[in-house]
Amino acid sequence: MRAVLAIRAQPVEPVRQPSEIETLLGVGIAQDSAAGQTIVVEGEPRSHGFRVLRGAVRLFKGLADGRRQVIEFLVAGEYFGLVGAAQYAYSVEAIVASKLARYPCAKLDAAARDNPPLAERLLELARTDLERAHAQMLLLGRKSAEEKIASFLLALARRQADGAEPVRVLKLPMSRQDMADYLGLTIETVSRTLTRLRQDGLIALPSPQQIMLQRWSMLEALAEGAG
Amino acid sequence: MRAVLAIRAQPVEPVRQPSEIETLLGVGIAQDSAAGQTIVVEGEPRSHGFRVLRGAVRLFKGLADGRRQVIEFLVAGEYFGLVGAAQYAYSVEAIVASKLARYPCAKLDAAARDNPPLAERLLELARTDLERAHAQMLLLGRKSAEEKIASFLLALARRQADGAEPVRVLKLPMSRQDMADYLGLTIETVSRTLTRLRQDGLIALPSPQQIMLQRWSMLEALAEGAG
DNA sequence: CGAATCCTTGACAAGATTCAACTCGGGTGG
DNA sequence: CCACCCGAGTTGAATCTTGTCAAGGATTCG
Repeated sequence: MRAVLAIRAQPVEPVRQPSEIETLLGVGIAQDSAAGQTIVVEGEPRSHGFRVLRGAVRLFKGLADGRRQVIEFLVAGEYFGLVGAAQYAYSVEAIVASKLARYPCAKLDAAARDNPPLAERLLELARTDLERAHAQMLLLGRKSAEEKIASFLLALARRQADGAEPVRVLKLPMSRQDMADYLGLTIETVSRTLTRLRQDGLIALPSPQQIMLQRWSMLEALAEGAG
Repeated sequence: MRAVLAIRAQPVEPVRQPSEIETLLGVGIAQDSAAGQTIVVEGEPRSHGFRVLRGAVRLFKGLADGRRQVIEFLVAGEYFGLVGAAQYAYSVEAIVASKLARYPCAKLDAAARDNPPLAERLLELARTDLERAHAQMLLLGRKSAEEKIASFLLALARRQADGAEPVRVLKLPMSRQDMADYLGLTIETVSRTLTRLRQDGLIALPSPQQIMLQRWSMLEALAEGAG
């Protein structure tokens, strides 16, 4: 099992509205990253926290021989590295051309100390990250390939919905390799499983980066292990 | 793959020294739990945060058909449920007879608001939980059975060391089933893998609940994927 | 003792990986 | 302009790790 770098040129998404944290932190330092570009490296001193303004990034951890586990995908409006140890616990790369805002740690730490609402908001962010991580642990440790893919597609749809009605047609910013590294599978298994789901009529694949969810409830049953 | 309940009677460990959080929170409400007893249930309203005073507990999430993923094992001195959503995101059971301290959520939330040092400490706890979860995601998604077991044993040894020299003889409070559910394996694979590591001289198994780590550096190499 | 539970071991099956070939689409350069 | 190339994705066949099913050994506890 070898994991490789994936680079992709893709249309970018609109910048989202400012969040509570952004108003608390200020705008930060803008930074543009090309597709595939490294933003932070696991193990290096943690100098900044980040917000994704446009595009998408992947957080991942690596093993000595190149295997990698994608920890999370982040899209416009989401944060990473705001809280953490002295070193980054994961690497971050842009999936597509992206725009980021950067906040120096010193400033962050000071702001969190002086500004209880910010500290509270940071704790809330950490909490949702933690809950996502726990759900992903269940996926990685106990779900079959089919269940993993179904769970992933539903989670993506719900997240893109962002409160509103979940979308039916997903746009995937990430490559098959990224998906595989996120789900603890190989690229071939991802591909085969998508094909099987298509044959069974649960999804349609207008193009490799587009997925239509056609049988929502069956996907849900699969994802929760009732398949 | 079916996961079952594991109950175990075992000697308990000494109560640890009070932590910073305990002084900030007060002593809480004491609660005793017998081995195997349920302490909180995934999905139920989150009424309390907890500290383990004595014994050991397992946090886990379940799938509809009974498969389970152990999220974390906690021993004396550690906390769970201090921060979280309105419902518990996981179930908690005592592994051995245990003593807990309980803090009502309302009290917790109020204290965190009024008491910045406590809020800071909670954030720090969430951060270490998050980093452990990320490391476990790498393990679950990308490591072989042998690598998983090696990683687990080393992590346990380092944690029991608690700053000091890592211990050479581990005492396992949890069953093989718990280990399997933590590592995303079956009980048979755990057993077989331990046997193989013993045959290779990396560990010794004086009894099923005791493991001697005999070749630390080889275990480390295995755990990091350089095997 | 005997029953129950946990752990270990064996034989076999299955799901996922590996290795390899092939398709598709986009970009490049002759 | 079009042939070519390259990377991403898909598909196939063989292999392998891990899971499943089954049986036997060990330990504990009544």
